[in-house]
Formats: sequence, structure tokens, C-alpha cells
Amino acid sequence: MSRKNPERSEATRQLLMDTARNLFIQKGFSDTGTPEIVSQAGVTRGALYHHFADKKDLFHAILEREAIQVAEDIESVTPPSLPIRDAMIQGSFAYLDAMRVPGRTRLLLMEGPSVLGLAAVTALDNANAARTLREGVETALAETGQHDVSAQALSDLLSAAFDRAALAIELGADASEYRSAMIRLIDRALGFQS
Amino acid sequence: MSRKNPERSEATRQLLMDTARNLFIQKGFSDTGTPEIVSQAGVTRGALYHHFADKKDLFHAILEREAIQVAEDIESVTPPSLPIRDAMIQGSFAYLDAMRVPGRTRLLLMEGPSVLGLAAVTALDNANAARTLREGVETALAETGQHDVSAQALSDLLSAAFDRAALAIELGADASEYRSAMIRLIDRALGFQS
DNA sequence: CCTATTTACATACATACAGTATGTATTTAT
DNA sequence: ATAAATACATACTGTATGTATGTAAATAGG
Repeated sequence: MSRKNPERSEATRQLLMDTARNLFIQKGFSDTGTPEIVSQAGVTRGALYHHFADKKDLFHAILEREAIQVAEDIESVTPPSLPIRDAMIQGSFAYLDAMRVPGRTRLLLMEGPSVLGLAAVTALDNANAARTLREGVETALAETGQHDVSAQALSDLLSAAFDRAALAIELGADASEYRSAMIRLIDRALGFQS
Repeated sequence: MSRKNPERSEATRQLLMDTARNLFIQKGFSDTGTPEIVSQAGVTRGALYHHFADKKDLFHAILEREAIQVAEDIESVTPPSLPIRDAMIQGSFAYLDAMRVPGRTRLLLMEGPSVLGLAAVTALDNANAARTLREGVETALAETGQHDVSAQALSDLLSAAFDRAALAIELGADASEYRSAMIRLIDRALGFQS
């Protein structure tokens, strides 16, 4: 019962995911071939197709790992004890910081919807970062007794705005300008400040 | 001087763009092959590669045509005579309506950034729909004397929210909920209403 | 109006990738 | 100890992209 195979498999899986991630964020999904991935990883295409159903499945595994890490970063700075406005602001900043990890914007925001379909990426997001945002919006609206707007819709629009901020900053925009605009949106849309 | 070639070329170009558009919105860019495109169009791959540098160039031409049409729809309902708040609301609704033309969300919002890169699609947007939005935001902020926020950043975040609303509606969400949330964002973020 | 050149394609070819089928050595279970 | 399952490697097939080349029609020039 030395249990060598599970560790071996997991090591190969992570190796393929790490190697493919590097290539995907440099050249994109479609311009990265499986021969190049396995060559850099030091294995063969047989290993890749043993661990993953196809190239998209490998991409999905990479995105899922990434989405979980982003959500963990957000939740680590937004304990339930934090006042809701502080949680919203801190959570938003944590999201922007998390999205500065190289490649995350490209993987999660640009290539993801195209390669896996919008539904699959939305599902990933709703289970991670977007969920934390929605919980915050629901709390904020409930605390101030505002029931004239759909928390889901408002949270979704804010989530898109945050995504765009991450992309703008990545493209070289002034981060402080976008942070200010985000605070303005949070404060006004959620009724913290008018 | 009968000038037959320019018309012939333009007809073939539009035929290829129309045919490819149908396939791209059904199966996506990478799952649509050039053999299938030219087969449906009734020409050969020689014609395609005569008029377009490559498959991506064909895709870019389709997106540019689409972006221009969306901007025209918006500008047709927002004459300069309209009060700025009305223009913002009407323009936003016109955008949502324009994006309900089948395939537009997929082409402009999902596949575009992945296939052409974010910079190229941003350039297209900044020359069309996003430009009309930014002009409106600048007017609104100037009229109410709010200079404590970057019009570019705020307009960019709102643009992303509108994009998301179009996607949500396409995925079956309640359109009126998203329209309400959009009005709330416009009114509060731009200071029309607190 | 006749000829040279350019345009608008069609055809043929080289290269490369995705996915699958099959073979093999190493673990693991019995 | 042996049978079965696992973790790969190798070989093959089909299809796509981009390019090079060939050809008929259109246009320009003298």
C-alpha cells in the first residue's frame, strides 16, 4: 500500500497544467499546440490525453484552479466581522490585486468565455469570486432595506465593472482612477453614500 | 470604364462575410473551417485568401461592420437635442436592443477579445459604441460640475456593465431587472438621482 | 483596337495539429 | 504469485491552415 500512483498522477497533472498555463497566457489557447505543451513538460501526448479528456478539458482544469485561488484571496480579507461597506471595498481591492497575477485576466476574462463557452465560465465564477460579491450585495441591500432592485442583476453588473477595471489596469490604465471609479459605483449603487 | 471589378469584389467580400458570420455565431471561430465557409458561399478558398489576409482578418472585418451598426443604432435615438439623462437612458436601451441581433454578443463580447486580442476589440469599441457612451458621461459630469472622477474610467466601467446586461439577457435573464439595475447605475453614478 | 498588365479567382501542395487506437512497463489488488 | 488496472508512449488518421502556382476575365496604355 505504498500509494505511489495517486501522487505520480497528481504530479503529472499539475506539471501539465503549469506548463500549459505558461503557454496559454503567452500565446493563447488556439496558438498553443499540445505537442509544444508536452514537449516543454517532458512527457508525451499520451500522458496528456490520459489525464485530460481533450485540450479544452485541460484548459478548464487550469481555469478552475485559478478561479478558486481568486476567491480565496477575496475571502481572506473579508471576514464576516467586517462592516459591509468595508468588506465591499476591501473585497474589490483584493479582487483587483488577485487579478494582477500574470495571465489571470487573459485566462478568466478573455479566453475562458470563448474557449469553454459563457455558461461554463459563468458557472465557475458563480461558484467563486462572483458568489462573494453577490453575498456582499445582498447583505448591503438588506441592511439598508432596499428591495427595489434585483440583487442578482446589480451584483452581476458590478462584477462586470470590476472585471473591466482589472483589464484596464492590465492594459496600463491608471489603477487609482479605476479604483476611485469602483468605490463611487459601490457607494452610490449600494446606497452607502449619495 | 464599366467598373465591374470593384462591384464584383465587394459582392464576394460581403458574401463571404455573411456566410462566415452565420457559421461563426453557430459554432464559434475555431470550430468553423474555411473549407466549410467557402463551400456554403459557393466559392473556393482561393477567393477567401484573395480578399482577406487570413481567417482572423475575415473575422475582424465582420466585427468592424457589426460594431458600426451598433453605434449607428445608438446615435439614431440620441440626438444632441435630447437632455443628457434621457440620452443616457435611451442610448443604453438602444444598445441592449442592438445587441439582441442574433450573434452580436457572441461576436463582439465573447469571441472578439479572444480571437483578435483585447486591444483590437477595444479599439473597435472605442471608435463606436463605447465612444458614444463616453461622450455622454463627459457631458453629464460637466453639466453637474463633477470633476472628482475620471470620465474615462467611469465610462469604461459602465460600458462593461452594459455589456454584461446584454449577455445576461441573452442567457435568459429577466430583461426588466437588468434594465432597472442599469438605470440605477446611470442615475446614481452620474449624479442624476441619489 | 490591340496588347500588356492587373485583378479575381481556382487548384495543388506543404505543414501541422487534434483526437484515437494500440502497445508496454509499472503498480496495485487478490 | 498472478491477474488486473494504471500511467504512460508510440503510431495512425483525418482535417485544417496558409501558400504557391495557374488561368480567365477585366482594365490600362499606346
